[in-house]
Amino acid sequence: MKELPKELTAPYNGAATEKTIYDMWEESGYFNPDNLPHVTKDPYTIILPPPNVTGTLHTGHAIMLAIQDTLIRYKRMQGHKTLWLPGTDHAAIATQSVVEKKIQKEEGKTRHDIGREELLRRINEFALDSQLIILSQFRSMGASLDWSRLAFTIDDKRNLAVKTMFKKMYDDGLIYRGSRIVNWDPKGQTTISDDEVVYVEEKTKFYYFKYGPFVIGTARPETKFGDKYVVMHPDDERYKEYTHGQKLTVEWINGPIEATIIKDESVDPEFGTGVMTITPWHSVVDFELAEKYKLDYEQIIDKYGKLLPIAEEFAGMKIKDARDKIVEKLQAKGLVERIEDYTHNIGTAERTGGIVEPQIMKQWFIGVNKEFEHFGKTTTLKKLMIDAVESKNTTIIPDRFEKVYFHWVNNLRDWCISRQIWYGHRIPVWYKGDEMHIGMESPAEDGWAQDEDTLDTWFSSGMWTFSTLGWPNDTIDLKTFHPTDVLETGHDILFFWIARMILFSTYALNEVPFNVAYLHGLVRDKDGKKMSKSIGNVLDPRDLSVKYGTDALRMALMVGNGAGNDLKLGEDKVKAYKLFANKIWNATRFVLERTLDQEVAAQLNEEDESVYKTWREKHADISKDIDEYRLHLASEKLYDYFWHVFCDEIIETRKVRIANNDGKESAQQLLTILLREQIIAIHPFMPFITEEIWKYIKKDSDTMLMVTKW
RNA sequence: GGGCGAUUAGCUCAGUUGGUAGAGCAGCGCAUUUACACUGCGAAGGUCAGAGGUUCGAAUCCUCUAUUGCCCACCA
Repeated sequence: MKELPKELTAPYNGAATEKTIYDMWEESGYFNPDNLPHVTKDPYTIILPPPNVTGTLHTGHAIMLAIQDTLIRYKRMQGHKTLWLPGTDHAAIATQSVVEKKIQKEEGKTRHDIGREELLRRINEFALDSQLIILSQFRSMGASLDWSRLAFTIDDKRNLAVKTMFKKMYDDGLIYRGSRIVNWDPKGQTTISDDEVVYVEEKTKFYYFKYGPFVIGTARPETKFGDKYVVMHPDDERYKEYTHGQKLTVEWINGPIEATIIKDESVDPEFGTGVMTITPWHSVVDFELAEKYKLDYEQIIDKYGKLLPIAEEFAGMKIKDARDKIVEKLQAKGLVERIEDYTHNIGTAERTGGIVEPQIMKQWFIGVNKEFEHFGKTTTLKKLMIDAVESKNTTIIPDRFEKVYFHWVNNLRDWCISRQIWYGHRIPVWYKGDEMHIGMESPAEDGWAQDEDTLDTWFSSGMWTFSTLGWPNDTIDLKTFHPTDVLETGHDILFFWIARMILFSTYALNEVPFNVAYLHGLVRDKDGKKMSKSIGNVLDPRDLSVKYGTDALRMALMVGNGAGNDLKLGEDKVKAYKLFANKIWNATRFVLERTLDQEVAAQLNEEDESVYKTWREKHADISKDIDEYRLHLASEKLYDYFWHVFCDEIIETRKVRIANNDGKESAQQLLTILLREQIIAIHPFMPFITEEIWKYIKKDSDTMLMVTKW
């Protein structure tokens, strides 16, 4: 008679076994789809959303890894040629500012003191070191990523892809350089895209000034120096005596100016006095009006947020300081009608917190409404983005986000892609006098200078599904694994990233980047608050995983976490799944103990056969849940069946039969099969403990659990 | 201003196509030479936010209201 393995008599200790098991998986080579034994089904691909190199593992990453690893392990066990490709993101502005701050603190120098080349060298060094930390943390979550294909958004291969894309889009007339209004961040000294602007509420004053016969309202007196257009609604009865294009002289801040009347429907007669003056250089709405009527533009505020010479006595002053002084002057001239309290939203830069100042600047743009020839059809990038989702070639889960997506795409304006920071893919354009060269490298002759700017970080991340697979080269990986199956990420980057990936992939490859975009909810603390360092309610997944085991943490993140809904996570929940791990361990020991004398596989009797059938039905149900991305249900059902059906009912009743020798062989066989099949089924969710148990229950002919047939 | 969610037991949430309301945690009672006190069994706890409608039948579908959260736009 066999004996119970010694290891099983001790309680399960996750922290002690996880590292050994992960090493065993990694050494097996099975993370790489090219090494998988018994591939019987189609390729299955997930490209990991690349974390910022500067980051450390947080609960958001932990959720993403848990969900994706579960899907990947499930498909791998089913016999798919399964690829999960890892990488990291250079996160241009974020990374550069981390390193700049470090240099400032340690050496008291700015980026201009040490120069472009040296700064980039230091950032690279920092990025490579930092990347190792987060990657090792990803391993500790049990992530079965193919490390042999590791990519970085700014390595040489990705740089080739970026340059190739830029040139291709330029040649198609989709990328252009132009003077347009952009979001300028005076603090970060760079442009940012519309999506990087976050609005915060500000309490301020709203001023009513006399402007000739009119009273105009403004919250920004400091921009008003050059205002020579006064706009009102064409149907506004109060101003019917004035006609479009009429000119009149008005007394203004620095003396009289000639004002022109513009009648336009965009003016809301209900707001303020129904009359406004416009500043096209520093307002998006005003800029659009100026474009429409071909008006003059004049810059009032410089890159540093200071007033220009047009402000005369106020020139050189900062906006904040100038505002009150300007109002004083107007007051002295008797031009202030009244001042009210006012609450409105102001745009700030997501990364630096600087107050965004719209400016007209010469920048590079991607034209989303420009028609071009695309695989034999005339289309626009916007249409491609709509079609991909409308045709269901890409499905967004949960589907309510599809509406949000359409709304966003329909209102999309040209995307400003140039950034005035140093860390990033440098724009592949060279200038010599009036000549311009777009290509992979500088022309051979002397005198060509490359564009100083870099590309928006989302330009390179937008190409992530195929740049990681070797594009623009015609690689086997690209043919095999693209379009990818699932893109799994938080719903907070639907626009930033998902939309851009659809844009680039449909444009360059004429295929969607992924068949399914699965959006998980964001993690909140047990009271529903956002986790943040300043509130001090952050749960560190690394602590939880050491304390309760990675399997427990993964289950806690999975159960009850339906697509698109935020997940509240408290430590108790993780603890509950540690108990589950313990339950699995004990049940295994017990089943092994009671089946030590089992020689051969016995036939199940009628009663046991029907119990087994219920399990098979449950199993099919769970498979369907996973196939349809209801991982929160699948995980809960596995938990419930194992604990409350298998342990509480089946084991309890069969142990009596085994003791009494009443249908003993059938009972033993039932326990053996159910344990085995459940360990297999639970593996994608709790990979460590199941792989460990597998060592003691597997047959001699079995391979390791991660490649055992589901 | 526009859009999208959420509201179910004390707490956290499930509830896949409409068919007698579920779990975990907490609390209560009972059991114990026990695979597991990191256990088991049991009881208790809910007019499924409110009102109206569709239906043989509604937590589920429709309309309105309330509370709450998020996203988008941004108005000088």
